Amino acid sequence: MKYSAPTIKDIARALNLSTSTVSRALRDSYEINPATKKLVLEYAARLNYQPNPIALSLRERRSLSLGVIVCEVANSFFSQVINGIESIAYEKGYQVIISQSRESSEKEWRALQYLASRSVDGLLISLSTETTDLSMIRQLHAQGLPIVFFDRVAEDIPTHKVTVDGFQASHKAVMHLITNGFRRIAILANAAFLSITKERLAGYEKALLDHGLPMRREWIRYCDHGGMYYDEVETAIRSLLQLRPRPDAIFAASDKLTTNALRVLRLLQIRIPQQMGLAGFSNSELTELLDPPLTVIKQPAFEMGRIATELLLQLIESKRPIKEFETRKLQAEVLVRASTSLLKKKEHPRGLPTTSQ
Amino acid sequence: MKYSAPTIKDIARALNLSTSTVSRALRDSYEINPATKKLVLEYAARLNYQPNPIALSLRERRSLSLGVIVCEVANSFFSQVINGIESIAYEKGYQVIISQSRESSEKEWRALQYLASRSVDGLLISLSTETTDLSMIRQLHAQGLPIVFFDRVAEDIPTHKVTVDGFQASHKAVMHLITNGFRRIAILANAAFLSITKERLAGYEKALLDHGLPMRREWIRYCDHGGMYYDEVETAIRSLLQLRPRPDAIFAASDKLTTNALRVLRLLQIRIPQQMGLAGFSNSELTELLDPPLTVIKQPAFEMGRIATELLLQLIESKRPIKEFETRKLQAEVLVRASTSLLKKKEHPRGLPTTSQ
DNA sequence: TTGTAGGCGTTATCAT
DNA sequence: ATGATAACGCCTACAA
Repeated sequence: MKYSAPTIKDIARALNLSTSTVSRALRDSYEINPATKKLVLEYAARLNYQPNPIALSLRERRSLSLGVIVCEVANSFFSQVINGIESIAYEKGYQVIISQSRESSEKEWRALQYLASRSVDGLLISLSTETTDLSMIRQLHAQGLPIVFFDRVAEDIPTHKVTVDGFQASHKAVMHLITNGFRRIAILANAAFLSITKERLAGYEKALLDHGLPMRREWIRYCDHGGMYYDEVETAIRSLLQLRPRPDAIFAASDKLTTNALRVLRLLQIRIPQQMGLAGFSNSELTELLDPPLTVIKQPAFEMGRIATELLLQLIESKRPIKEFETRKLQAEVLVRASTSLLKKKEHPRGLPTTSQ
Repeated sequence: MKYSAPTIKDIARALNLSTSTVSRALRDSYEINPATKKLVLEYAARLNYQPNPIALSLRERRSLSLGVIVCEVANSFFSQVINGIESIAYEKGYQVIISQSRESSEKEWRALQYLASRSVDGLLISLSTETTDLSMIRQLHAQGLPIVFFDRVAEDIPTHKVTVDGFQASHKAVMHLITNGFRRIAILANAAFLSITKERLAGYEKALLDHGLPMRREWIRYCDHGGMYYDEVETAIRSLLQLRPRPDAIFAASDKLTTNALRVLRLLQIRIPQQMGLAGFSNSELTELLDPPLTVIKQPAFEMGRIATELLLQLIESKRPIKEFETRKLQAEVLVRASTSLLKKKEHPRGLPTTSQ
């Protein structure tokens, strides 16, 4: 059955006024008779009248809402970014509309389709791993829809971008692995063409190079869904375990890869870190409570959301077209824990493991 | 700067046609000359014309979108529910708009405000712990906005509800604790007035009763934010530890309470399960990888999302007002792991712990 | 086969 | 101080 909220027209009819008078009264216009105003306001309150945001959007050509597209909200990194986004949006009176692509370019496409055409005033997006065809985004951007990329950016679309310095972060983490005695370090990477994959891979390679360690092609495994499916991680790790010499550590280059790598290693009863060191990107709150506590790269996700949103609002609210775009690179931190500590201890202590850095 | 998508008017002007002809051509009406139709379609394609969903909504008085309000997306239970919701919505061509209340009735209110007034066709909501004033929801419901409650329901609003049988689940979990040798079982509960809190508490009490165990008021601790803030959990647990006799197990009655309880116990260096057993609700994928692996009640979250959405669409698409409402109660499963096993073992095995039922 | 007009809810502009 | 009208983008009943 149809739901129908009260409108200005209803009020006007009931009070025997014109819609314009009602409208002005509701907006507290100075040119309305105080008595009329009072009448209207009271009646509106009784009806719990709310202006219809759809009609407003149609008229004002804006919706005071921002679209966000991420692959999954069930991912600590993204949910923290979203909290950052909402914190700014909330301050500025914008509603945030979240859509998931679930790493499918088809779903991403549908979400874009829906959010575009002015149903949102701007867009924050981290690309799905599957996305190779940027034509739709490119077109929306060309039509003037303000877009800010974060995390997984489209390098050649000229707009603001917010990323984490994946090169530095990976470099630091892999250096840590090496100085802790690991020598044959494999990397589990996201889809190959993603900007973040390239960066993180480069940081990994640089660290090996810095220490004069060999770099082997077969130590690099790509997971095209970024570890969203357990199976792709298991396959990758099983194949790494076949290698001779066998890698002695795994560096996982994104959130789900890291936790799923732990799951696989536990399932295969591989002792961490004795038989295999493990470190990787993760923003999960639980990594220090895992067995073993995981050495992770933690990205400033909340901050990233805030900055991206500030840049987006700047784009939206600017009077003139903006031609100069920034690419902000944030620094991640490495939290060192037991999963990369080769010191011989039968058991890691039962209390909360110290996290350095 | 302003973004402006092409409209029917643009096409009409360019092709020297009326807007109605263009409109009909686009909708492939039989009464349009094939030649004209072709012309219009081609031009529209070139412009990447998309009908303005706002204008459509205004006209059709529906938006093909569903609103979802949860306290937090960064909560495995809710993110799984959302995936269930989206799976159905996607099939039926509805967009899902997610908003977070972050356990604040003020934010919940704003989200409701925004989503209502016909910007969504229906609403799926799990109440924030803070919400005591239901007047706004009640009014929207009275005005005819289709609403389905899930998880945290408003008992006295007559509409469909989907919940988990918290009584059974708690009862089963606490029975498990008792048969495993725990005797002084404390409970960490969500805000006291929530329906789910009452149910879960009742299941806990029944289990104690069944075994003739004492039930003590001081073994019940409420956390008004459902464990969203670490501090409230720490305070609660510290106070439990003061008690004499001290509880020998903690049963945590919701997601964040469970993982934060683990965090607190680890910080305080309390050995689990030797010094304190721990079990609780959690839908996190990581609980079996924690140290120790956690005994949890896992709710059928995805299923819950699917069912709630089916019921909502039924409400939305029904021609006549619906007077009969269902309350679906789903069963949760208990996954038994090391955190409640008092068998003396120096160390739980390093492989993946077996999980039964 | 195509065009005109009216309406969805709102507000700005121009009367009165 | 209040009202009539037009416009935002779309669709459709009715007219031509």
